[in-house]
Amino acid sequence: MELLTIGDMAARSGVAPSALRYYEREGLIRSTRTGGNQRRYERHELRRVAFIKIAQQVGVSLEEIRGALAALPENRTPTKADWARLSARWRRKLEDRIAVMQRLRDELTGCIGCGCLSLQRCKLINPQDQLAERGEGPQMIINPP
Amino acid sequence: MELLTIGDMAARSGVAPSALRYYEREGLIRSTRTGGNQRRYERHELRRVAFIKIAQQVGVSLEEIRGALAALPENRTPTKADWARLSARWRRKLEDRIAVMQRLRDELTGCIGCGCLSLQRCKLINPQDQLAERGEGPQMIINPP
DNA sequence: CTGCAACTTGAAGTTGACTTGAACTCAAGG
DNA sequence: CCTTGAGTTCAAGTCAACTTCAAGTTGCAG
Repeated sequence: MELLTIGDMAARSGVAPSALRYYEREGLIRSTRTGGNQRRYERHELRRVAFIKIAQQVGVSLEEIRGALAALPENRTPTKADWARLSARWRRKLEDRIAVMQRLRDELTGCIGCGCLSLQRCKLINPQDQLAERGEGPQMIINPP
Repeated sequence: MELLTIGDMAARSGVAPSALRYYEREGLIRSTRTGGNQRRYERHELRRVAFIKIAQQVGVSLEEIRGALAALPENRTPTKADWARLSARWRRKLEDRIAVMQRLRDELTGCIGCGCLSLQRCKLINPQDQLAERGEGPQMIINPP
């Protein structure tokens, strides 16, 4: 089997055909067509789909994912090095997100002691002790200093 | 200021009035009404909103959040102990999610070496080395053994 | 008492990420 | 050659989580 049908892709990736068509419309994956206008996928498109799934688990939008995938070469099959570069960048994002959640956990642990979760007093929500009028949500957790 | 108007709540929580009304419709927060049918919030409703915001950052749906908040007493102002119980449960959720992402990161780190991200071979995607026909996505990362 | 910002409701619109349906065509085994 | 499961398109539907709009009401400062 040289090229994969959309059904093959769906079976192997666990992503529905309709979603694969959607990804293609959105420019996240690509396919060639048979004489009869059916999609055929190169095997390496499975890696793109894999990457999309991983990124989505981390809570990244398709738009951002498209941006990341744009770093891959258009005209040739991506090499290991291409993927490695992408993965490294991705790893950093993941670690940032992990750090955010760890901070969240640590603050929440502190708040179990005080039982507060107060928007005014609790570091978790208003870490800089801003006035209520200034604070617009838990800035420190989203954008740490 | 005894009770808060919806505008006060919005200013202090960073959540738009329309969202607060929405939360109320969805049963996540509650308010009393003035003679003229305007909402008035008890101060402790701010904590509920705080909790909602935190939970959303972790990627939890309002439906699930409503479930969690349902553990708080209906008929009285929640005590520190009430909130502490909720926070403790929440902390566990958070830690689970952190663990998922750490696993994701570690696997991805491994995959930088091999540059694969292959749906068939890579542990990240198909950790049990299931046949392509059986695997429906990265089960091990979502539901670890 | 007046004026005006802040509030009310219900309905409809928005965005992201898809899914579903209708109507049709293709590919491949018997 | 014929059937049938798999594929095609385009339009419309769905779901969550809101926002926006229109049309009307309230609360408080002056």
